[in-house]
Parts: sequence; structure tokens; C-alpha cells
Amino acid sequence: MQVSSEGFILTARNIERHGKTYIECWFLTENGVVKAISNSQQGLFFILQDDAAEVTRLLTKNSIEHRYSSLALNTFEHQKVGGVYFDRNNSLYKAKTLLKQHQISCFEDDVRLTERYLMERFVYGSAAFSGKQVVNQSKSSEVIDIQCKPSQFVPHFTLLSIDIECSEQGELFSIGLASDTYKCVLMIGKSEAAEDWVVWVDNEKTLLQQFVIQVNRFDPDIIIGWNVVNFDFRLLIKRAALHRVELSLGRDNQAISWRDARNEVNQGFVSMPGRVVVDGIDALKTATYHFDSFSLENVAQTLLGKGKKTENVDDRLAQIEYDFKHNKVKLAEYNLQDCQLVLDIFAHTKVLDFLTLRSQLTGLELDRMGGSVAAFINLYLPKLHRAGYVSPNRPKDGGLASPGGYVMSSKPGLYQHVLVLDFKSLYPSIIRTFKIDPLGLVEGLASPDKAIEGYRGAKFSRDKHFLPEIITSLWQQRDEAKKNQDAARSQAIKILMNSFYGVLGSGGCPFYDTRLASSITMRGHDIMQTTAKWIEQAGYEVIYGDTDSTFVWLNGEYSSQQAIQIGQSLALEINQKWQDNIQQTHQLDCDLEIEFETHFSQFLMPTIRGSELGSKKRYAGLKTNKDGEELIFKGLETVRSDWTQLAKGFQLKLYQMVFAGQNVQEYVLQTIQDTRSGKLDEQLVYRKRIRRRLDLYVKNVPPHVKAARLADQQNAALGKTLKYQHKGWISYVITINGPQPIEYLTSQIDYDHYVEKQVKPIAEGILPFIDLSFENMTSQQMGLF
DNA sequence: TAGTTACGGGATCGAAG
DNA sequence: TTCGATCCCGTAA
Repeated sequence: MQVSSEGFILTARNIERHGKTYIECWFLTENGVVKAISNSQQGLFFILQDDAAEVTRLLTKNSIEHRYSSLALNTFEHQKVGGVYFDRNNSLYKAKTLLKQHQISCFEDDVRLTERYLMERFVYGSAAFSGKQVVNQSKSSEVIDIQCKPSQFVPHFTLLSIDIECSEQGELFSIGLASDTYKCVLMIGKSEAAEDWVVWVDNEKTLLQQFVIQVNRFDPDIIIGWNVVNFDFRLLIKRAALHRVELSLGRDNQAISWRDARNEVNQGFVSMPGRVVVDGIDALKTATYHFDSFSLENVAQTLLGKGKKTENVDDRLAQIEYDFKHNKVKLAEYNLQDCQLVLDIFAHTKVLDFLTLRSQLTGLELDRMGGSVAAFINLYLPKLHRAGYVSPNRPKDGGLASPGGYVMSSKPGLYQHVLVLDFKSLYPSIIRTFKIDPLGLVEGLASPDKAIEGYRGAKFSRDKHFLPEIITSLWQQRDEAKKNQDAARSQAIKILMNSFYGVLGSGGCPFYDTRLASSITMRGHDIMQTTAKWIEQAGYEVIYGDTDSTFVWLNGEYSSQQAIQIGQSLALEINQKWQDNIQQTHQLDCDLEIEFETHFSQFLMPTIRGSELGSKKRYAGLKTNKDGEELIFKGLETVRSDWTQLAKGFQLKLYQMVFAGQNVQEYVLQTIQDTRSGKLDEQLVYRKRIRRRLDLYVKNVPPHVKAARLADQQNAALGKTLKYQHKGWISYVITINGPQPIEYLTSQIDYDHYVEKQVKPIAEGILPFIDLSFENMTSQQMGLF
């Protein structure tokens, strides 16, 4: 029976049947899930036509089944290519390895069949498909011989949140499952009085079997959790292997599969046909959320204002083990609560909407982290093929470097009335305006006469390019999304637009060329410098600028309203000048747009510590807006996670007082006194990331590493698990005997250190601007004793 | 299962004095 | 003992 429908692609993979390869897609449609299978597909890569004879000879000699065909396609070096086609993925892999051994160039040999199948049909996320409905050997229905077309289908997912509890050694205690309509905790133990959602099981093996049954019964599209892949699923798979339990969690009872990441140790990927596992931490990071700590407790507390306030990992583990022995009902509640919190976080942030939109914009899977290069390729490659080219290969050595953004040297001082003017999405607007594009570069260099001048010898075609149009379209969609107050969509588009520059500037991208990246950033330099010049010509002083922003000092008495007025008319004037300038010098329409962003009634541009020079990437200001005043810190200690609460609190209050014109002497002296008296002891903790393996710190040993080593020495002595060997976070305090971890604090706090290293630098950052000196202030104080 | 460069500041290390 | 180079982290854009 012929059927057709629209759906969102939950999972897609290639499968082999009778020596041929097919694409298997699980669609989520309006009427539930559909398993769909394409007609047979051939994997391919390209080779130079000049190499064809040699390739055929080599492949035949090695009995690798293939088909070669010359094509009307060229490389970026204008060499003709042909395609080498394979029925089996394995043959393709063997062929490309063999050809590499013989130094024969292959093109697009790392584009996977599934991705190619979808992108060449312009299918991203959702698809309209049609095919024959049949009943397969295992008696379930599937649609075969499908045809796919693009679609904007919006899916409604069935979500299931899971969480496991276990001992320190990784023996499972219980598994929680929750959705909006369903809750269940599978708990190992003898049946006791409890809510009906607690299901008692005899042992770990039946726990795992019950888990499989419950998941399949509930039949979720998406399974979510907190660190759910690298903790929960990793352990579940390990325990299932131990008990020889088949974890058939996929649809159609298909098995779950695990793949270890290539480089990282404690990282892996989990997959199963028909369901997606989305980790809450990864999802929020992808959507550019940031938290000091991504612990469930902290994120729930920050976003929802609920959950436990602080959490000591050791205590929690001990508590879980205790509850498993003595209070299983309580453990079950705890287990379920964590499932619920993750559900709440997903609902609150709408992060799944974001991921769905990203998928529909780029073709990236829901659970895919990063993938900027992949997204670019998905969007660009099909267009490039239709223009008669194949993708180049990425530069072997990463390619020539390109400069980054332009950072002006700043003029330090304490100012009134500083305006910030920002170019809106500067790099995307440069790409649009100056037609920066990989194909455009090739075509521009081929016919340079009318081309647009770039940097480092680049020339760009005026009419043959794709990226400018892709960005223009995204820009319009984003404006539309903003108008509809669709924050998730707007955010997804913004991230994608901004990723294009990063991709073109990355040696990991096959289209990398320093002339592309430099034509973006160096154009940015020129725009910044010219804009600053124009503002000075208009009679105002530019005191700083970074990449796309310009800080303008009005130097006079103004009301807030007047200042805003000046900012707006300045922006208008600059925009007009750029329109004229670019039309005249390049005969191009200008998509650059500067915007009046902020009015600081008070503003501090500090110096570099111990120098008269102005600092970069560090400033503070009092922003005036309709809701009142707001203190903004950039780069300074207050916004740095590796400074103590003492320093941050002190800086915040001190700057407030200075901006308000208050006398600060007493506050500074009081802070020092309170620090020394032990009143502020709980504010003296440093928290810092250990970014490498602990034993790799050999060249020098910084304080946080010293503290971490001390902690794990203690842990070893007490027979506890080591906590700091493989990256992580350490909290420590500086004592008279050096840094010590907070969990094993034995020495007295070194108050001199805190006054000298946390209070003093903060004070010295601002006091000179109101003609005070920390040194004088404190020596007067000493005189009093 | 590849987004970028620019920058500040603290601590440590090691060579010079 | 001093000081510059380097390591290390976190941040701006």
C-alpha cells in the first residue's frame, strides 16, 4: 500500500541487506512513529579524472567492488573529477584507506551516506516522505522505497526522564522514570508500604529487565536526564553486560549501542533506533546557557529556585547508601525528584524547542553537540555540487593563521557619560556585504576584473556565492522570530549565523582558507578604525573598542535623555556614512548596521595592574535604563569564577560607592579588619577548574593543583575514591601552610594573603581614580594601633 | 561525531645578579 | 633576591 506522511527524523542510519545499503529512518509523525527505509543507496567519494585508471586498477586488484563514473564536476583547482560508487560501506572504507596509502587524493570521503542522502534532498530535521507500507519479517510494519522531500513539520515529542541511584562501586539501587503523565521508581528490595509508583524488584538483574519493560511500555521518543549518557547509560550498559541482560531499549526491540569517544576517556555516545537520548547538561550548553556549576542542584536552584541549596558529593553518596539500607521509600522519593527536576528544567528553558529548531536549520541530530563544521557542510555542500564543484579537503597542517578581532588600546579613567555603539552581528554582516564565500573566492580569482577586493590577495565574485544568501535568509527568519517573540528560534538562528565565521576560520573545516577568514576579520579592523575616526570627527572622544563595539566619551554635562539622543543620532550618521562609503568604493549595498546600545552615566576604564596603560577587555559602568540603574562588570574580578567571594563582594560595593560619589575609606578599612578578624571566613574559598589530568602538571604546580593533590593523598589514605585525577573542580583555601582543599582543611587561614591578594588589588584598581591610595589608607590605619 | 583570536593576571620557575 | 618568561585559567567579543 502506498503511503505518504510528514515527520521529524528521530534517528537515521544505514543498514545492509543482501549486500546493499539502505537508509533507515525513524520518523515521528502526527500519528506516531514510522520506520522507513530508502531504496538501495550507493556510498561515494570523488577522485580526479586523471587518477581514474590507476584507481580502477588498484581497486580491482584488491577485489574491492565498485563502479567509477566521470562527472561534470570540478575541484576548486579546476580539475575534473569522477565518482567512485560502492554498494557496501565496508568497501568504501577499504577503498579510501587503500587510495590514501597510494597518495591518491579522494574528495568528500568523510561525508557519511546518511548525511549525504538527507542533505542532497535538502532535508533538515523534518521530511515529507512516501513509500510502500509493508509488514517485515519480524511482523512489524515499515515503509519501504521511500522518497524524501523537505518539510517544516513540527513534532510533539513524548519525553521520559530517567535517573539511576547506585553505590560508590556502581551497583544499582534503583531507577527512576518520570514524565508529565507517568512516574515510576524501580527499587531493589523486599516489598514495603509505599506509594503505588514504587515497584519492588528482587535484584539488579530484574531491575534491569523491568527497566527495559517499563521504557518499552511507555515508548518515549526522547529519553532525558542529567549526565544521562556518560553516567546513567554507561553504567546501565556495564551492569547489563555483567548480568547478561539484553538492553533492547530501541524501537522494534532493537538493542542499544555504545561507542567510546576517540580522544576523551570518560566520554561516549549512546544510540538506539527510534529513540534519542538527550543529556540536559549538553543541551543547555548547546543553547549557550552558562552556570558556574552544571550540577543538577545548582542549575535547578538557579533556573527554578528549587532543589537543594548546596550539596556535598561525599555526604550525598553516604546518604544514598544509608537510605538504601534503612529508608528505601525516602530514596525512591529522592530518585523521582531528580527525574522531575530535569523535566522541569527542560520545560522551563524550552531547550528541546531550541534543539528541534537547530535540527531543522542544520540537519544536525537532536543529541549532537558542537557540529558547527558539520552544519556548515550540510547547508553548503548540496549547493556547491549543483554549481559544479566538489568540496576541497581540509588543510593538512591546519592552514595559515588569520588575525582575530581588533582591540583598541583604551584610555583609562573614571568617566561620566560614555556611550557604547555596537555593530549588529558584525561578521555575518561583513560576509553579506562583501560576499565572502568559498565558491565566491574561487570564481572571483578566476575572473578578477569585476571582483570584490578582499584581503591577503582574495577576490570575491559579485554574483556566484551562497553564504551571503544563506545569511540573508537566516537574518530575515530571525527578525520574523523576534517579531513573534519566539526566543528559541531567534537564539538558534543567531548561533548558527555567528558560527559561520568560526567555521571558515577553522583548520578543521574543508573550506578553510586564510583569505576567507582574513577577509572577514581584517575588514572588521578597517571598519572599526574608520568608525572611530568618524566619531572623533563628529567631536566626540573614542576611549575604547573591541571587535564590533566603540566606547564614546561625551565629555560634558548631559541629561540621560540627551545622552541617548546623541547616541541614536550618532548611530544614524555612521550608518549613512557606511552606506555611502561602500557604494562608492565597492559599488555594493551595505548590510553593516551600527546600533546605539548602552549609555553609562558612570564608567571606569582601569589601567593594567602596575602600569599607566589602559586595560583591554576589562571595565565597569553604571548603565541607565528605564528600570533604573544597573552596574555592569566586564572582565573584572567580580565576573571571574576564580576569585573569592570576598573580592567579588568588595569590588561590587566599592564600585557602587565610588560611582555614587561616596567616601570609601571607612568601608575599605572595615573590610580589611573583618577579613583579619575571621568574620568573612566563609568568603575565602577559591574555586577553580582542573583542566588537565592531575599528573600532567609537571612544568609548574599551581595552587589549585597543590590543593587537589593534597585532597587525593588524603582520600587515598582514608581508602576513599580519588576525586581529582581526571579533571574537575577544586575548592581550596590559602593557609599559612599554603593551599589546602576545603574538605581537608587543617591549617590556619592566611589572612595576610587575602588582604594582599584579594582586597588590595581590587582597591588599587579604582582608588587612584579618586585620588586615594590603598597604601596610604592602610598605613594610617596601622598608625592607629 | 574539528567554530575563532585577543587579552589580563596570578603563581611558579629559573636565570641573572 | 629580583625579574622576566612561561604556565594556567578564565574571560570578551
